[in-house]
Amino acid sequence: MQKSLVDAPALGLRERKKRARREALIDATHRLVAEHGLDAVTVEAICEEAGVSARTFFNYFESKDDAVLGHTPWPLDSAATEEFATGGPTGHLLADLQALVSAFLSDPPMGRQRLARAFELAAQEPRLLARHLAWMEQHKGQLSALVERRLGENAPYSSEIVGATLLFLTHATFLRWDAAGGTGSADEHITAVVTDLRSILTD
Amino acid sequence: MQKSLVDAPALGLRERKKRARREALIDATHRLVAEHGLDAVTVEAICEEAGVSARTFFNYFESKDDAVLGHTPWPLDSAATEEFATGGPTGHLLADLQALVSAFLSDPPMGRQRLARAFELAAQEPRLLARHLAWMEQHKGQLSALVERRLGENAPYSSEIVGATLLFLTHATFLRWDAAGGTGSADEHITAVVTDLRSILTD
DNA sequence: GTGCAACTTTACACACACTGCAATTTTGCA
DNA sequence: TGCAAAATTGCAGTGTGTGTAAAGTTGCAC
Repeated sequence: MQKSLVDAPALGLRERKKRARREALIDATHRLVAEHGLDAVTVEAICEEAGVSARTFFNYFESKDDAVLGHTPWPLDSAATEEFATGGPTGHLLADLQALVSAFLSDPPMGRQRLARAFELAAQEPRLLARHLAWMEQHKGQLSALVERRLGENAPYSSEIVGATLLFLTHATFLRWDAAGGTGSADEHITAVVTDLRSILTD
Repeated sequence: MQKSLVDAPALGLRERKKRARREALIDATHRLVAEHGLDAVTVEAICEEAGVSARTFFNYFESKDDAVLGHTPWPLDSAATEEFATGGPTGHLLADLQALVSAFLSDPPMGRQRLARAFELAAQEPRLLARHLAWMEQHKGQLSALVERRLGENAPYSSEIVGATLLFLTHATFLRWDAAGGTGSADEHITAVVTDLRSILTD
């Protein structure tokens, strides 16, 4: 087998097995939580469903909640990220913030299918939404650094608040997308959110 | 003893003892966490410090983290809240949102001193910030309902997003206040946040 | 394919958070 | 003083999450 046929990453067996197991654990968690509710499902039950030892579960996820959300350490290294940091794609801050959020939401780290199920469950379990928010908050530092790179030293506003805004836009867009039953494009929703927000603030 | 002398709440002994114990628990938690870090402090240790049984601790707080943050079920029934819902104080949505946030931040449910210490600790322990965020998220529904009451049926934007914005403003103001070392008025900080945000969005 | 080094899974033991329950003590009030 | 409501407490139990060391897999060189 060739190392890299066309553009496939050509991951080794080890890496592929790891991903498969990770997804199997997420799927098992989704099945059980959808049926019985978050609190009624134990990690032990999930592991039985997935045919894995309980200790292994915690090699993949820090907590039960993380398994539902499929939270993975987020590298934040996509092409869109780089483009934003260097002033693209349009050079207009707001438009580029929108593009960044849209790019992230369109290319989730675990597939749309699983992401949709995760959000469906999160909508019913406040704790999960909170955990998701916390996860995003963890990355605020990275986002702020990104914004700082773009704006440079003489920024008109603090990179902190731009980073926080980025996070807020992502979250609000998520919520709107979910409220719409998971239909529509990310672009469409984020545009609507920005419009609303702007009109509230300039009212 | 008269029921209500002048304007004092005239709480019974029972209620006063309860508050004192609650504050004693918060203070004990702050002391220990400041010294040893959140994870190194057990509930048992906190209770020993406060001279209370471990079971009692959980009669006061849902979790260890809540004791640090002093989270109390938030009634959301202040005069400012009522005024906002009925269209006041200025009739201008944005200005009134600011007034509401400011009123909340100026009259914290546990005293500025303790609030400041709680935030100092939260800044060093990401988990606490996350929990705080989660707590705010829990109240988003109440806020949305409040906004709905004010805007009525023919609202120009969804009460959901106004509620989320309210939460975001509160959080961002908190952060800015903390970044300033806890100095300055709530009004001052929220105004700055709104100005930044507006300029980002209309850029 | 043999063998070795690196990585993964697993079992076991353990600390700790948190809950339900029933007994006990404290408080408010007549 | 006595009684009812409320608060505190001990205790037993469930479940999450971690450290550790042994056992099993995989990648790779020879």
